[in-house]
Amino acid sequence: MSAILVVEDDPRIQKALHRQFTTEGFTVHVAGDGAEGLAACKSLRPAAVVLDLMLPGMPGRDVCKAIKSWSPNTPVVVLSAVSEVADKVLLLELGADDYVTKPFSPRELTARLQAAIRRTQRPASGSATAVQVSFGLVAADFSAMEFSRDGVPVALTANEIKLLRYFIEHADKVVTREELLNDVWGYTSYPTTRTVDNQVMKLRQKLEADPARPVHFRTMHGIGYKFVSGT
Amino acid sequence: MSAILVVEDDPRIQKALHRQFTTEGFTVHVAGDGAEGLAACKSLRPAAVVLDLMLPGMPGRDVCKAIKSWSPNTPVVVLSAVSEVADKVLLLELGADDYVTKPFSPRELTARLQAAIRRTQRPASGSATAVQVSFGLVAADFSAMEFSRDGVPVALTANEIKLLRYFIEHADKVVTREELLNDVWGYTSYPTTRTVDNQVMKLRQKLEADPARPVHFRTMHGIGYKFVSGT
DNA sequence: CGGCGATGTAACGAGGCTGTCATTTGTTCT
DNA sequence: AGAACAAATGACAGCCTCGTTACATCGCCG
Repeated sequence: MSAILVVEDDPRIQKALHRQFTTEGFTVHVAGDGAEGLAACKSLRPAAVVLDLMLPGMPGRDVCKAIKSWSPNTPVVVLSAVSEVADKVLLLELGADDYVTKPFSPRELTARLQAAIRRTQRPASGSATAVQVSFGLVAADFSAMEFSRDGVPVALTANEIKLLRYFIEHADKVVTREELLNDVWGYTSYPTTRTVDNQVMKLRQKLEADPARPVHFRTMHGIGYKFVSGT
Repeated sequence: MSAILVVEDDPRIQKALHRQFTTEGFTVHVAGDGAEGLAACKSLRPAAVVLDLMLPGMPGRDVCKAIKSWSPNTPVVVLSAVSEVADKVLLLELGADDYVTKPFSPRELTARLQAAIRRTQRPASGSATAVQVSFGLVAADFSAMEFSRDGVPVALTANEIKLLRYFIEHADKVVTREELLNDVWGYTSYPTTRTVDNQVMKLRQKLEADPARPVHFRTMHGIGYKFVSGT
């Protein structure tokens, strides 16, 4: 099972996180400060790192940079107080994969951690989303964020792109609206299932040859949706 | 159906949560204080607990700890005012699975609750059904929700799929109509046993080579049905 | 062999689910 | 601050599904 490295100085949080992740099935290692964390990261090769920004000695941001420079593929989730992340850009500069502000729910931290692990493990396991995909008359380039149907350029919004990517990553498998809400919309916003229908409709109208008779974005009545790339 | 225990002293919130969860299909029990909540938790064995941190008498945090020490697998979602969880440590020490700050949206609470239930129940109940199954001329793929008989694709409805899955999970064993109604249809709806006959007939017509002479979905006269995968 | 209960089958209607549009809300850019 | 776009919500119609009912058939038992 995956190993998690927790870099945190507060013993109470250490204990709490240890219990939390252990019950989730992870192997947990704890480091009390930045130097110890770096050493543990190099020796343990954890599947992910949970890093508190407030650490004695070395600043958490330097720890994060060091980890990322040494093994860029190890996902790092940062714990921080609200005031510390007034600027989200800072975190991106650090190279952190995600961050959670206090107070946070255990579920949210675990979810973001697992999402981060999933993201970084995907390219390794080979099921990586190709940068360029084509199905039917549609050509998609997730690098340039350019999409076209039958050669005609189509503009997609951010949500539509995320939804399309999720569909492509789960091609030929049925996904429920709840799964879409959790994985595409995220666990912090809770729209209605109607919203999902609307976004799917938008994708159909923009990408399907005949939006009224969808070929790629199929409805599974009473279950959810399924994306099929077709021939 | 799942039962939810609400530990909350404010009658207005009691009423609101009761209505909210009832419409979501849960059975709701309400406790007014911590002691009552603990007792109800032990006797009712709810699928999840919604716990207010501000309670008369016993502090909510102690109630949470008690619940978690008594049955660690019961998910607990904490309701709290913002100021009460200024320190993230408290929440983690409590062992709560998630938290929602007041004022909260009913949808968000429900979503987090269901997520918590799903997460704790998944490993327990075990998705023992293989993703792909074949028997006789039939091939079933429960991931893509695609089914075929003799190579010809067959469209199954949501209920038919659930029924088929239940049959496969209980292969070579006799199941009564009452068992099917309880496990496939659930405790919230009370159809006639003839409904079961109809759905079984649908499965036979769609999957059996000769629906009039069923091989896989056999009738056990006066008892129920039995699914045999055949050779 | 005949009666009776249980089961197979088909048709109908209510209810739920989904597609779609219109409106409101939120966000970003100027 | 205002405009423009995206996203979310609500409303409504159409369709599909499921549950019920009625009738035909089958199987058990005397």
